[in-house]
Amino acid sequence: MSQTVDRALSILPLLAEGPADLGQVADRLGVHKSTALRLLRTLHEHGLVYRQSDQRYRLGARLFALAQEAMENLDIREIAHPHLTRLNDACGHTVHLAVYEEGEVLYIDKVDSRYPVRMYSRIGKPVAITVAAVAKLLLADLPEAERRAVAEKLEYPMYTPRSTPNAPAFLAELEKAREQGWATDLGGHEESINCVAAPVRGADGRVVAAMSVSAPNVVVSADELLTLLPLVRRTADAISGEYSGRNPVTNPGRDTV
Amino acid sequence: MSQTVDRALSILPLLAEGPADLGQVADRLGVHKSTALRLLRTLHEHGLVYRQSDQRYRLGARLFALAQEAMENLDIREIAHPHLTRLNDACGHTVHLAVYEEGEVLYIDKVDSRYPVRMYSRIGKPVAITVAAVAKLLLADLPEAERRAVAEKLEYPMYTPRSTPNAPAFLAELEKAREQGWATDLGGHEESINCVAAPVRGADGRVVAAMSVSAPNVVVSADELLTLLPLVRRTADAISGEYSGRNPVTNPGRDTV
DNA sequence: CAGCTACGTTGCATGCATTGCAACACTCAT
DNA sequence: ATGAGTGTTGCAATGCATGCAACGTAGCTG
Repeated sequence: MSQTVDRALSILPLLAEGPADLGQVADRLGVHKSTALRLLRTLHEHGLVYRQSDQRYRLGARLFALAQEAMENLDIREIAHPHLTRLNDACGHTVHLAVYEEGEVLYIDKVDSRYPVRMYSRIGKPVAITVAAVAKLLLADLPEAERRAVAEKLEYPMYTPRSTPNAPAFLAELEKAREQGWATDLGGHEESINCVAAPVRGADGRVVAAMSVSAPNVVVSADELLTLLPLVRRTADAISGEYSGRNPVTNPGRDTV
Repeated sequence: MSQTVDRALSILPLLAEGPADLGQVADRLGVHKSTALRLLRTLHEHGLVYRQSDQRYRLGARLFALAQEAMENLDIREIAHPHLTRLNDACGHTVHLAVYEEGEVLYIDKVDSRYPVRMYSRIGKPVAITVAAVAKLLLADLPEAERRAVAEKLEYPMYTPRSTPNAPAFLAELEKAREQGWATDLGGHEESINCVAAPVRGADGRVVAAMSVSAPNVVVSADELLTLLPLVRRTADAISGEYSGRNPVTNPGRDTV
């Protein structure tokens, strides 16, 4: 691995904590100021860091543009999107699509509820991994060893009394999700919000993404939400089919986007 | 500037276009495969690139997390947010907050409309810079030279017949925005959507952000939307006051390193 | 105002870290 | 099997990143 690049990249998470001046960056990197300066300059040229008016550095706009572009190029996202909107049309609730990647789960698409309710989730935002229904499905599919390793390393914040409290409980949740092929989050993240989720699988049967429908208690009860499960699973299966190329776009020229 | 870092960072926009394998990356960088490999490995260790199952590389999840974190640490965003939600409570329409940074304008906050309407905008997504009301305000405040330079370099896509067609027209728009201290977008981006925007200023009077209210014709006419202008300006001024204020709300637990 | 400190910046010599090469390991078609 | 296409590793040479020291500047403080 490259030392120079390694140092340069270490600056990014450092700046993510908040703006910092040259001295602070140099100190935390353990290098001479002049070295830090040149690294920062290079990052700046690529738009990854920005120098604000008080001369301190913070992360730059290009970072957002990159993340945005990358997300829109995910093929699973492209394939899934029309299915998600169709599901939203059918039930009216918020629909999410999420993927797992090296210890993190993040939303890569979202279709907003037609009801006037706000949900605190955002595309690109890391998911509350210990409680979210989609996270359970994604982690449940990992090989035993990795699954346990991840579960051990996680923290288990008690967002609500119904949040998953610790690693054993979480692993049990995963086991259940794996057996039944779907998962729920009943008020584990936000007291009044329930979710039901289903996995999207690739050609080899491995879970490549997960999707969920979320709705607050005030609109539908948890039981009512569960009646949507068959529909959610059908949608997920349709995406799986298309993604794994088995059902190459069955609707002739109807839903090209 | 550092050659190694420069090369490594050049990989990111390259991968933003889509996944690529080692050979492609090496070619486009103009370096030996082994060199590209080591750069990619370093990027991988930092989570910026991800190696998908077919061994090709694409941008990694950490990028999203970084962008997200950076956005949430913008102090202007933190200060503005409660004002934005209050404005949304008052009028019910979609509220945006945007900043300018080295040639790009991007949304850094959004409060969704209470009406069942979907708008195609997303936090972190670059703004349609030639037509958006917030973009006009942000660019209008640049020094003459830079303003013209930027205007010349832009492309002017005709999203609708009312889109800004070219640089001179755009510069005229900016001039107008600067004089009147507010701006509009009347169907310039999407046929049926109108926006009205006002600037947020720092202590030195320079524009640091801009906010807007957007609503589709089907809900309120352009004229009706304009009646909200005083409210929008008052909100923007309130944010300006707090942002440039001598006693900004004390940040708990923030110590200088 | 002088003098101080703290910070960002630049030129330069040293030597380490990066580079390209060539050989190896592997997968997949033919 | 055999070959062409990948990704990967050890190694030697030197290009390049590094730390140093000196300079420039801004902001305090006496």
